[in-house]
Amino acid sequence: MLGDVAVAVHPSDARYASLVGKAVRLPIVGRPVPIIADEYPDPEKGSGAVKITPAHDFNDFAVGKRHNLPMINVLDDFARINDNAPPEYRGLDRFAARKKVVEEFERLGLLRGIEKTRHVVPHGDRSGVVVEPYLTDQWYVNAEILARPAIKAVEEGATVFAPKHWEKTYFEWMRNIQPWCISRQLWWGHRIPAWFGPDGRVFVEETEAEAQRQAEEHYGRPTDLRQDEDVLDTWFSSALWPFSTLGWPEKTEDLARFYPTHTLITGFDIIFFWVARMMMQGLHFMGEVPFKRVFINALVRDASGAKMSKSKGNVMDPLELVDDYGADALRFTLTAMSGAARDIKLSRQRIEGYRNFGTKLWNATRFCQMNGCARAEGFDPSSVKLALNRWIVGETVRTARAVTAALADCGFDEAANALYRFIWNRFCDWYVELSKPVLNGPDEAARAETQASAAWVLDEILKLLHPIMPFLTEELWGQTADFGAARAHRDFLMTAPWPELSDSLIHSDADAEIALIIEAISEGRSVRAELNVPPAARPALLVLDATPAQRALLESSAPLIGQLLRVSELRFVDAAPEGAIPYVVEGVTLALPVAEFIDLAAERARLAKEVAGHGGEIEKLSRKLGNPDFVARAPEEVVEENRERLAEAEAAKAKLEAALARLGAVA
RNA sequence: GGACGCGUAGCUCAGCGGGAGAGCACUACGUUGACAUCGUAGGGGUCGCUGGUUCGAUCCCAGCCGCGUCCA
Repeated sequence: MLGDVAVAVHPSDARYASLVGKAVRLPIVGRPVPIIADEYPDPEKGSGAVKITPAHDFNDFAVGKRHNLPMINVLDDFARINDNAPPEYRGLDRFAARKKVVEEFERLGLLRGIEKTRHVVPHGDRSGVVVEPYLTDQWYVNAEILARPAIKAVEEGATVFAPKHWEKTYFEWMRNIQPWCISRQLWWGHRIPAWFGPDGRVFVEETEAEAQRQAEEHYGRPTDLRQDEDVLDTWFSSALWPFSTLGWPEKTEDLARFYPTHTLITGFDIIFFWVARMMMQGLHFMGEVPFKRVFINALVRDASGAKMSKSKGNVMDPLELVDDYGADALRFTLTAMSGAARDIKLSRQRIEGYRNFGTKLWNATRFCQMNGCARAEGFDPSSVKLALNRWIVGETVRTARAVTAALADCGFDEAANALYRFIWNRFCDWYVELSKPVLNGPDEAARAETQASAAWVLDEILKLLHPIMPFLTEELWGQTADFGAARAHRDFLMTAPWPELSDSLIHSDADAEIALIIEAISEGRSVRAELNVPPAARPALLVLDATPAQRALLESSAPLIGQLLRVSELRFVDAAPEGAIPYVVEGVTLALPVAEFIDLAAERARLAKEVAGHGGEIEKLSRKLGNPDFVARAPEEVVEENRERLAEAEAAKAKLEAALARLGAVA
């Protein structure tokens, strides 16, 4: 009320049209104020006429600007009424003043009534106190001009965001940028480099000496200047970070060498505050982007998805987690969960799982040590002969490539997952298991090759995993330092060269051979489990139908399959005896003669289920291949792949149906 | 109000045009001298809904519903 300067009505409001242009007298203050027409008032609300206080309301300020109204500030820095108000109000706190205004209205007979309404008022986020907008002089940066090159730099790829979709957030803000208020009334910070002369004239210079010089020139004599007491917005100062830390404004060697920097790692919540400002200032002061890539990492939340905060008490203290699970487990968890999604829901269960992963690798290393898997002098991974070793060397190469590519691309989660799968599901589950018969077997050359291969793979694993689990890998590197031939790199693993392995180490024939062995064992186990064949039973494994190459492979892998599938021997036969349970993998028909152990009904159910499974796939594939449009328009290799799958499914189904029929006959 | 993002197994998430995946949880069984912080096997999903594009959609497009975050 005390700072009002106009009454506004909507231009279309017929009730007041005749009053526009006239003036009313402001009660208490006595000031005549104009009645103006503006789009801002809502004719539906209240009387449809609204008083305008440009100095204390954002909307009213805009109205005031449009109509060139005076802006009367009636508050001081402590939200007390100042000297612009009538004397009896001066010095009163805002709340007391409001009460007094109401009382005065009542006394004057102007109060029509008091209504309770709900409205939104801003509160200080620390004090909780209602914030009163009021007019002050502040320093602004014309951010729009600074934003232009910063937008262009990202559009043209001089700086890229990872994940890329954050560029949208950046553009959204930069293209709608507002003038940036850079002055703050705080104690700490860079002081604004503006000096005032006795007549209020301002001198903005880089240094006080320069300001003095300019003032002397202006006034014609040395003059006392007063520096503005405000400091720069924290983010204004922070935006200088990429180059001020390198010695700017001096032209230092560091600055020349390290600017522009490579990758900035930060959180999405400060893309606006920090990243955008660094871009603007970097381009302005240095003429080049401050960094070539911005990696935005996810925000850690609690297991239920809430942002961790001390006041909510849902903070998981990293030091406590480290105590419980180890730093590597926590680090691996955060890495594995740092995908393109914007937050990480951290749970103890997850960390526990990756702690177990570390333990697994520890035990696998122990296994290697116990089985003489020492590094061999001059070992060459391209020279290995056993399919098992050729296969694991190839898998190591593939993993190294995947991890290297993922890291280069900030795909840290992909790198972690690739390592997890390789180390646990390939190396531990299969390589170590398949190597046991060789390591305990009579063939000395095969054993030596396998020992050397395992040692080589383990060293590569330690190098690849080191960035994500530095402590565990460094420890294992140290523990195996003297085991066998000396390493080319004898120092800390941390300083070891990153693996660079040739694709020529990948052998698809070895891959296919090991795939057959793995499938034969897995499927065989499945048969045993589903039919409740006792674990101690050691039937033979019958091979009914295989190419000569498959036959040779199975023959040479007999000890290995025997141990892992717990069969007594491999026997190549032309026809399965009655009651033998068949299964088909990679086109090979195998059978387990376990009639004495099994429940015929269970076996029939198992076979029927398998047959139905194949039947479903056959139907789907036939329908697809029966569609002339598919055959005509889909890429040749896709059509071919579908044909092969159909043929395989049909063959497998026929074999299993035959077995089912035989079983029916037995019963 | 504007912008961005997310809805896939009980839970947490990956996949993002041609065969629905992982970890945890769950069920059963544990025998093999690395590992019970483990092993083997298994159950569990009209990939939010409705349309469109396509020979083909969990994947691309539009709309809707639900949820989240940032900015006003």
